[in-house]
Amino acid sequence: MTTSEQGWVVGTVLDAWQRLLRANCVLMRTLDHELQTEHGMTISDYDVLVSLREADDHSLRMSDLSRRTLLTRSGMTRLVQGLERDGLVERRPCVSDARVSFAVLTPGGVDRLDAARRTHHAGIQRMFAEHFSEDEAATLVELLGRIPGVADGSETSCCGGGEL
Amino acid sequence: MTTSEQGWVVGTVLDAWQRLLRANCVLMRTLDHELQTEHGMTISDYDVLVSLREADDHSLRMSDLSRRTLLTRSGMTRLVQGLERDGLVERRPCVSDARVSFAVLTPGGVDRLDAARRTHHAGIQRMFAEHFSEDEAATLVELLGRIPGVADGSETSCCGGGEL
DNA sequence: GCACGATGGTTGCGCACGCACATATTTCCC
DNA sequence: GGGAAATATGTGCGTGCGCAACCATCGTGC
Repeated sequence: MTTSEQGWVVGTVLDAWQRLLRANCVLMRTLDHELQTEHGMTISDYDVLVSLREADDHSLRMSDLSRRTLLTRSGMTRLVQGLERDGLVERRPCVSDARVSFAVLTPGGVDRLDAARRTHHAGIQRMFAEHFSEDEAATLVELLGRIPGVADGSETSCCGGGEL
Repeated sequence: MTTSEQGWVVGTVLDAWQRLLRANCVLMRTLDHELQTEHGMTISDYDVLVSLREADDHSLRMSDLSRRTLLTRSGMTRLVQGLERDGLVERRPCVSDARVSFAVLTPGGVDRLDAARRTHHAGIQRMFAEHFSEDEAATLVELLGRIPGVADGSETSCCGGGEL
């Protein structure tokens, strides 16, 4: 029973929802703060750099970037402007489609990412990873994946997908 | 094995971390949007009103409010200013300690909360609750509770706790 | 070839909110 | 009792970011 007769979500499920919010809040705030003070970088910045690193040629279109991360297209425009100003990425036009614009990781960006990676992974380890076994992590992946728009990662689902 | 030899967090645990961020993002964005358009209220507003409703006399000190929710004290000041302007809460000084200030839910606030509750619980139901059994929700509660600062709810832990 | 919708990207605007600091009050301790 | 330290709250400031609107470009059907 996850809802009462009146249609309220009650009990354990509501607790789970609240813990999810709280977990995200404390994790984001802590890790973002670490990354900020030690590398002058936000989690969103980091996320974008990682996405680029994983991509072919360290290069992605703006839209694809926003789909892979938690930002809308407009947010991505401004975030990438910042990264470009700091020399971590470069912009490059697309030869086959004059609308699209690529963001591509610079060598300097790779270095900065590697440096940030150390502290950020230490943070994830301390705040998150070390509290779960492999099986428990798999359980989390499976359960969280049921939420609409979470598992169907790069598709038209949620955050960056449509600017709704 | 949750980390490689170099100390990177790898594999399933990293997936779990990313899904947690994504889940929170899509849930917050969707539900906040619903609450916003149908009741002109954000999730933070809602959260504060619920906290007050659960409290004795529908009344809490500002600090306690921020501890129970995901906001810092300064954020709470401004949020409550908004709720006061809309007539959902009243401010009341404390007779025994002139520093503290109570926020207390008005009858109108109760009504607005009840109305918002309907749509919000419908949203939680659709986006979250209906995808989990009672046991699965309990698993989520237990696992998420291991993250430092999540389970020790109202204590000096995370978000509202200290303004660090 | 051209109008029309779809798509990629950017910008104006506004808001929520954290941080650092300031202020008022209380508590503690000598 | 008086001054230091702790506590409760509020304020100035900056920033991140979503939304709506806009412009440029591409594809499609005629």
